[in-house]
Amino acid sequence: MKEIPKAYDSVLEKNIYEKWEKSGYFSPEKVEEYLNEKNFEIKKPFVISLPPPNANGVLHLGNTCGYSFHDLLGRFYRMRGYPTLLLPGKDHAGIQTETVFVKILREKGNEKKDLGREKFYKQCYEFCINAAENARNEEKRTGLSADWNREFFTLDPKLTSTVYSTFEKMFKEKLVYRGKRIINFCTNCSTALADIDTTHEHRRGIFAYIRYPFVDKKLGKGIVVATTRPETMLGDTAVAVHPDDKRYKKFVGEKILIPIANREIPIIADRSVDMELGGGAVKVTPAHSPIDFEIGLKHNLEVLNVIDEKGLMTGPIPKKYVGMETIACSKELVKDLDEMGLLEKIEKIDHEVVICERCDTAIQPMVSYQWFVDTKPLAKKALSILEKKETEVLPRGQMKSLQNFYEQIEPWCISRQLWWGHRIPIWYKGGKKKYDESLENPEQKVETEAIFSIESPGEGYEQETDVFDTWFSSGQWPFSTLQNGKTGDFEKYYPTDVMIHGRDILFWWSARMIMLGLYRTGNTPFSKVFVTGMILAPDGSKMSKSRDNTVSPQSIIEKYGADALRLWYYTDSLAGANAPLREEKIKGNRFFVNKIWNASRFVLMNIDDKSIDEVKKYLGKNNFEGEWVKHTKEFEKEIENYVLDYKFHLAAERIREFFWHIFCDEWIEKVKKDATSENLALLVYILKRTLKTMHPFIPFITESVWQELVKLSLAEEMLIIRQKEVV
RNA sequence: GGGCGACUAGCUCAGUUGGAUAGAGCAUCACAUCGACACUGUGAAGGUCAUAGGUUCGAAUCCUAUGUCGCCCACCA
Repeated sequence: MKEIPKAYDSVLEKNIYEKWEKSGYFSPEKVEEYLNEKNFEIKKPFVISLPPPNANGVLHLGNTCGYSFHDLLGRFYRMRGYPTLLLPGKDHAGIQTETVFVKILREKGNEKKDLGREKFYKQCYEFCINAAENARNEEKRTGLSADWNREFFTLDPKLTSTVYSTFEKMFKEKLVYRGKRIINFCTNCSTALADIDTTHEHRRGIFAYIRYPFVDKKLGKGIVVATTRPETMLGDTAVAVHPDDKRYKKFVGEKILIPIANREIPIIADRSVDMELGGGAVKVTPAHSPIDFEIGLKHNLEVLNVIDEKGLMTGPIPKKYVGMETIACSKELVKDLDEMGLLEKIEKIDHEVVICERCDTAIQPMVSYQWFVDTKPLAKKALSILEKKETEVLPRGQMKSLQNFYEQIEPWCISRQLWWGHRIPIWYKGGKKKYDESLENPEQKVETEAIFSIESPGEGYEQETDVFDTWFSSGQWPFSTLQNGKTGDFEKYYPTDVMIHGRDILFWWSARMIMLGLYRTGNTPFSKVFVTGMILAPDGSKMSKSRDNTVSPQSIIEKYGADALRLWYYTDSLAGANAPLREEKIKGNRFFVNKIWNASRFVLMNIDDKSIDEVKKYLGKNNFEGEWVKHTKEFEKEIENYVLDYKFHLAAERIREFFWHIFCDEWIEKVKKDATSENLALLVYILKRTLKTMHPFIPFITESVWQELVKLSLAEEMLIIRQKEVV
């Protein structure tokens, strides 16, 4: 057996993967066929919809972390007689991909708008399909035993038809509507964003105290309002004070003048005003502040848009300021006010700013017409599913977070002003503008309507230009893929068993999948959500391109092998805890993988040409017993229970302990002193059982060793399909 | 402001329903030196389980406060 190399080389992993792929066992039908042939019981299918990574680039450590768990479960069930389907895909990732692709175009000297919508879409589609190839290879490199014949791209026309029919149903049932609300607008990405697509950040800012004079000079010098965004004063339509505020009570109902803009606005009373803050009076700009928008609704205030979608000043304001950027305008106003003696003071403050999730640009709150999903009734049903435990979230703390999210859910803005995505299938009679105007003035009878249609409904209709929020389509992933795949897939494989992803997308994704899954199929899309921890940079900070601290899964796999990386995930990536990358640990895991290789090598090297027949004879009898066998079977049971309990970290720890410190350090050492054919056969027997137990966790090394056994006719088939019942 | 979670060895974390001397990996130290594996073996050191109370025969584990640190949600002008 001298030809067995001394160290396990993880480069071999590629060959092993090819072997699996060729076998066809990634397909549940093929597994069924096998079970049939061998007369094994065929259990109910085990199914996971794999989270589709962005098609536009490379995988990150978070993607491969999830796959390690998906694949572990998939292999575990496949080896136990469950036809197993891990359904892969790629996500079009709306804003992100559009941004990436626009940049690529620009590098080639092309502009998005010059290409035009259709060409842009087509080229971006091609770009994604090509990039997906890359991502797919990386997925394979982690050992993911997915059924590649069923892979879907989220913009595949088949999936689009499902997304459209969901929208149609919602449209008919009035669960989606076109509404005028204050939304988050990212001036850099040029699109509206849902609340959840934004994040908060501490930034330095100013707090300016500005005096608004009374219209009736007899009342006094006026009221001082404080603001972090002076430029919005041009869009003020009221000044609000607290109704119990003794200082201002008497002015409620009076008129006040916005300086510079020279507009008269009312003084109103509202309980939401904080008497302590900034002098107790607040300027109200319904068009550009969410809280002011609410106040505006309550008091029936006018909404005056003074900032446009590029972040420039606009509207009925003094000409001087039109077209200025907001910050420049703010500075100019402050200067002008100071000259007029109306600027009381400016404080420098540190405050929370809402920024775009994707590009960190400060969000411009804006009032505009968008498409919204009325999420409340959907969330209510989702909540009851959680209460009935039809879907369980692990760990429990995440379950509470999800409940909390559903309880406080707000309407979901699903329209995005992009080209890359599913174009919203709505046509406006007489044009979009006319339709929105009709919403503005419902009392006026105007000949217009918005109708659902995929194709043009005829003359005089204008097509909606917006696309859906990416999550509106990925929220339908578990059923859209199964409804549009092979005939019968949906009936056979839906609902799926478990959803596994990182903590960061629980609300974006699982929350939406549960709501939309229930809405379209009546069933929760999965009975369990397993939330993994977040992979962080070694120093505990987030990995991000801007910080230049990203580590690619590929670089880790090249260095240590996929098995070593997987083992690390099982122990360190537990939800609740973050997982700063620890290369030393992954390295330690590689040592373990090598240990398995060498232990096996030792056993095989001791079986020479003379003894091999005897060993086979003992194996054939298959009547091993004693302490070691008993212990091995207990170990198998333990691992099985840990997996069923989702205690992967305990399983991984136990595997190492058993194989290294019991099998190697004790048992092999003993056999060394008494290497009879019978004892060697016993070791082979235990090794085979143990390889099977370990396979779902570390598929490559275990299959590699198994194939060495096959070469000597000490084992058969492939470990990937080898059933639990047979050794 | 609301929610969730964490605090255990130098570091990253385990520790199931409360039960004997609190564990692992990595790092450290000593010894062994190529005989499956130096990607090794044997052994050692290392902890008032954040703090203070309480429940209990018994608490890292349950309860109550306190502190520190994360994360998420939220309209503080």
